[in-house]
Amino acid sequence: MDKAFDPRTVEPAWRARWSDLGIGVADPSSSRPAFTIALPPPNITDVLHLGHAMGFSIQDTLARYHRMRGYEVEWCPGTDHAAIATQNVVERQLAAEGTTKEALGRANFQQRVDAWYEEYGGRIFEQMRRLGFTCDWTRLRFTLDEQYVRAIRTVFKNLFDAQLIYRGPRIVNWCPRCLSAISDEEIDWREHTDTLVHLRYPVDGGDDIVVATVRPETMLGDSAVAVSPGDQRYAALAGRTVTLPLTGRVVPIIEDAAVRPEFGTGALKVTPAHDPTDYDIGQRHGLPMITVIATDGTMDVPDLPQFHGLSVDAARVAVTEALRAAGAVEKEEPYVHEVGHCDRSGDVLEPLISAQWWVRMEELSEPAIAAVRSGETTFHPPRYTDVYLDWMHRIRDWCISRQIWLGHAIPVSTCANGHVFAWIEPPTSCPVCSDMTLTNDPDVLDTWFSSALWPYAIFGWPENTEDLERFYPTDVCVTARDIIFLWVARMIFTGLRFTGRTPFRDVVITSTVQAVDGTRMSKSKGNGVDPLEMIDEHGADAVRAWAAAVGTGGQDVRFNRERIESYQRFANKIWNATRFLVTRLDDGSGHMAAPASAPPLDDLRPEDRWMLSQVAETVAAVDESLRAYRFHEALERLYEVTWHSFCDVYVEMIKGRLHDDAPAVSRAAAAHTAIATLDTLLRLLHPFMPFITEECAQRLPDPAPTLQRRDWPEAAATWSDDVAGAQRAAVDELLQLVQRVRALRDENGVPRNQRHRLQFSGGDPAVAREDRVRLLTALVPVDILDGDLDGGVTVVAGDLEARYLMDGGEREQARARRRLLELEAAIAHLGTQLANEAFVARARPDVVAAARRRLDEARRERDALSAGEAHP
RNA sequence: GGGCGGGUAGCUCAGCUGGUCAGAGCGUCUCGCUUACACCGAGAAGGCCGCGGGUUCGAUCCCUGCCCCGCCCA
Repeated sequence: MDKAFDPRTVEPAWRARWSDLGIGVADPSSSRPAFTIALPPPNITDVLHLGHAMGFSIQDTLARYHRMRGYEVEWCPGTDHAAIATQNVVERQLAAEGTTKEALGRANFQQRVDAWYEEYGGRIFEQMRRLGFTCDWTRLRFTLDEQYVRAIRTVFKNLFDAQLIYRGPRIVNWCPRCLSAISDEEIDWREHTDTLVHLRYPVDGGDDIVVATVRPETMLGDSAVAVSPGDQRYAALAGRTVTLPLTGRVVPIIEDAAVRPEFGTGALKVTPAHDPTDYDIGQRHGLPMITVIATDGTMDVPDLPQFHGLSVDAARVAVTEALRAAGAVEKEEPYVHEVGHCDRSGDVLEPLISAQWWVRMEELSEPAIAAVRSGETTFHPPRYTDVYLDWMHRIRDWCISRQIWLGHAIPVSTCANGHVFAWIEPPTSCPVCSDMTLTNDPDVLDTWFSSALWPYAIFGWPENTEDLERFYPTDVCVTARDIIFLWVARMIFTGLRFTGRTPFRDVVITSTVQAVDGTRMSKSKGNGVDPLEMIDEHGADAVRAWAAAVGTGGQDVRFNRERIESYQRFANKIWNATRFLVTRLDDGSGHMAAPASAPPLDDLRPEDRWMLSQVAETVAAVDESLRAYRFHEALERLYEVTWHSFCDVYVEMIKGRLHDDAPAVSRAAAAHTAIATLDTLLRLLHPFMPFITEECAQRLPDPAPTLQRRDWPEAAATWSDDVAGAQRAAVDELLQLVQRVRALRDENGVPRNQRHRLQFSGGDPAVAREDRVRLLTALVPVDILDGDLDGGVTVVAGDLEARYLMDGGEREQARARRRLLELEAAIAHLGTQLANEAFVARARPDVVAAARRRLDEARRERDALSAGEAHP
């Protein structure tokens, strides 16, 4: 084995082997229980970013873990056609060529889109392979697949026929660049500094009323002025009318609870056709909807030619100027507020009235609320439950139509006789009157409408396929919190309606990765981090371990490379521990030779029991953490026990026993223990760091072709029996002594090559004196002297008392005095606590007992140290 | 405006059903190339656990008010 682990030489071979062995391919006919994850379909135009790397790493960790636990794992990958995003990138390409999609025509445009999919589709999957992901590539899905389209139409027709889908004019967020409606969830809110203009409107019959607005151009479409009910300032005006400047329109002054009396002047101009709040007010009061802005974002006011055709921005200036000239502008002040932008094109959205297709949500949301309330689907971390429920309770009808070219056509046609019907297969005649002159709806579906069916449509629904039967519902949905509404919620309610089951048992929300400066990573800011670069530089295992370490908890995390580096070092550590054991136990073929048979328990030395006891504990702890999706907890534990307990302590302790000329019984016991420990740790680590663990496991005796074919570890009962427990405690006591002696030595600058002498007495009886001597000398270079304690510096650990004999003697004494001060402080503190009757009476008995014990120990150590001082 | 999350060692974070809980990694300092590993080992320094009240025998952990930061919703 090379001196250092080199991911670049190791990773490709393992990727090939997993693929050759068909590790990711699920067999529906197997008798194993199923474990299913539907990969959140990445946008096909995308490349791998850190968020993907994190979420997908966690999914692969779950997949590998469950395979080892004996599940038939189906982790189904696929992509989303991302209609708006794809249309935008292709349109940008066309713009660069000096043309437009309109010039090209629909057919040619579609060709360009197909070419784009061909060229860039699946790029992200190639990148995913670099991380060693074991998705089931044989079941790769795409939302434009024929079968998938059928599922979408089936859902649409069902909802349409049940009158849960309807078409109607409502106010929507309109993108004047995309020329499409945009959902509430796709708005990018940005802070703007605008001008709040106060407008004075004359009230008929004398008086006037002042309204405040940041959008004065919309006053051309005002159809009322509203005040808060009971607002004393305006009580006398309510019910009267106002004559608007510029248009001369006469509109009423109404009262509506939506008006915030403390905002602006407390009087609100109402433009129902161009503001969502005003729209609601207009609905309540039966106000006319006066459209003054066209879908392209220009003013649509033919009666006022001076404004007609102006852009909204230009109109804002012109209208304000005209109002000023008319003496209607009371005052203007700067105003900071949030303005909605299209998150694809970046343009400012125009709320306007438009006929769209809607999904009626009330009936659908009820079971979706119940499913989460009852725990049928559980969020991790649990606080996202409330985020989901809040949104579900306040849910509004879902706008599912988009006025773009790309995507699934709305499967609705109208015949010459006006019959409107939904279909699954494109119709040739009207099902009502058999008329054959059909008009198809020109709109396409919101991409999220298709994603909402993902967990069951990928398995062939609405056909009752073997896969669907076997792998649905899925077990876990691992995703980012910003699509809880866009995606997770919608999968839940469609899943419940169309399959009768909630589509997943658990939802794991991953962290959001921020740039090093704590802001959002974005291409435009150039503060993004390329996961492939991280893989190249630190290895796929390091990137994956980083993802597991920071990815759960649902909290934001700042990217920091040091964290990835630490796992790169960890991989190297594992590599070298393996390398060491191979060189000492080589069977002649580069593998470790195992003892012919497992040694009898009595042959194991205290350090062996100490190590195995910790391994047993780790198996249980890792399992518990993983079941609760606490990946960071599992990984930290493995890191700690592997690096510190196994490498730093255990391997150091047994080096002498592994020599060729060491006693055979002892050597076999050490070899057995070291191999069992390494083998177990490698299997536990494998779901997190598959490459390094596979590579090292190949050096174990009689290796399997892949750890994916090994069982998940279980601890032997003997690893944690009473003897093991007692010996572990005794060895821990010894390690405490070692630590103190080392500190003494280093603080006094004792050279490594200068051996010192140590006397000791006492110590936990679970370990024999000869073992204690052996372990002490293995860990710290000292000669153990027999005989009574005499002279030197006193060191105490539990029942162990030692004298460290060294030259000099000044600083040692200083250290002992410092320790004495600490002890005195502890004794004083514990003494007061125990003297407090309230504490003794009310604290839990075990807490009081622990305090007594610590007081005893502190006193004993103090006494020993004080006595030791008398023997310089 | 409402809601959620966060403010713990120089940095990035863990810990929080209240009682060795004051921790890890990186960084810093001091030693050490002891034949697994310098992508290493040993040791050390460093923190009124955001601030003020309250509950309690006892609070980083619970309640409350306030101050910052991020996100979501309106």
